[in-house]
Amino acid sequence: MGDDRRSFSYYKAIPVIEKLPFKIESGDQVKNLPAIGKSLRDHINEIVTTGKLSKLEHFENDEKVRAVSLFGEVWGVGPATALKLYDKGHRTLDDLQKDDSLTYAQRTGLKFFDDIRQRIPRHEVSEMEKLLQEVGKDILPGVTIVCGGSYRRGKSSCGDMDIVITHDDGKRYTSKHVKPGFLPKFVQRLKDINFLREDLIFSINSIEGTDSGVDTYFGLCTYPGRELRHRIDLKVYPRNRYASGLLAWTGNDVLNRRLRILAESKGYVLDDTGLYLATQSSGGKRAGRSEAIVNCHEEKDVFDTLGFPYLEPHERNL
DNA sequence: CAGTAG
DNA sequence: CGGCCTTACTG
DNA sequence: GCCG
Repeated sequence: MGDDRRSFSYYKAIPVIEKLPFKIESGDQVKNLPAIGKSLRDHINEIVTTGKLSKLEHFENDEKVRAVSLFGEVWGVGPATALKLYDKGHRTLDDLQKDDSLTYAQRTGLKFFDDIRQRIPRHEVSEMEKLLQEVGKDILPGVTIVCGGSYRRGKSSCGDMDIVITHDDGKRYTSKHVKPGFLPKFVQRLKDINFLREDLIFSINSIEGTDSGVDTYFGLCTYPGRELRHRIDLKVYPRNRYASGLLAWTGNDVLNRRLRILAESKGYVLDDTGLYLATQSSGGKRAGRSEAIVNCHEEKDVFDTLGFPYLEPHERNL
């Protein structure tokens, strides 16, 4: 437990196995597959021959594993905190509610645990996106508001909403050059109409900020007329960083990682704030980034610069 | 600083 | 053996 | 955990 590197290896092996056109009858059949090494092959062999995995038996019946993984599903609670809560003697979500060591965000995540876990039908996301666009353009005409994430990738239901925002007038709506900033107004307006309900994280870098370029809001919202809470993220990018922001928040994770690794191999650094030319950092292991970001106005520019065939959003479900 | 999230 | 997306906030 |  608590070894996410290792669990990630299992995670990577899953789609590899799922995509096999045949049923595995022997460990030899997975011998040369990527992401599957000796250890996983041994496990597969055991499952094939005995029908089960002895190692797993303990896990499923282990109260600790069950409690800690449950706690870890609460927003804001990671492996370390989950383990601490268990060691305090907590076993159920009800136990956690009595614990006063939880942060406000964690308490909120706990309070709406069942709500947040509900998936949102695509057409409802679509309506909420429209609502956000209406409210947004009322504050700032010409603002661009797009719902990314699995919604943009065409999924029929979404776990949350990733809203990516920019404005195309040459100014930098997330930098110190803007007095009040768009996001605080937007959030306030959305609270006024009872769309945004609880805050999780609200970070404004814009006032005198580090000019990191991105204002972010994480919180809970409701579909108009309902009380069911959904997770929503709002991110505001300057126009020159919008393409990389939209790309990153559309995902999926596998594509993001693939693009970032590709970027590095070609002498770039890619993240949600832009595509940069890597600099030769003298001391550090990792390549630094140049100030100059490669000019990517649209997502396609990022793909093109990296020499990666362009994928439409619905093709990014890797 | 560790922990957590995206 | 060491790397395995990076960056920024909360407490 | 897998990979080089």
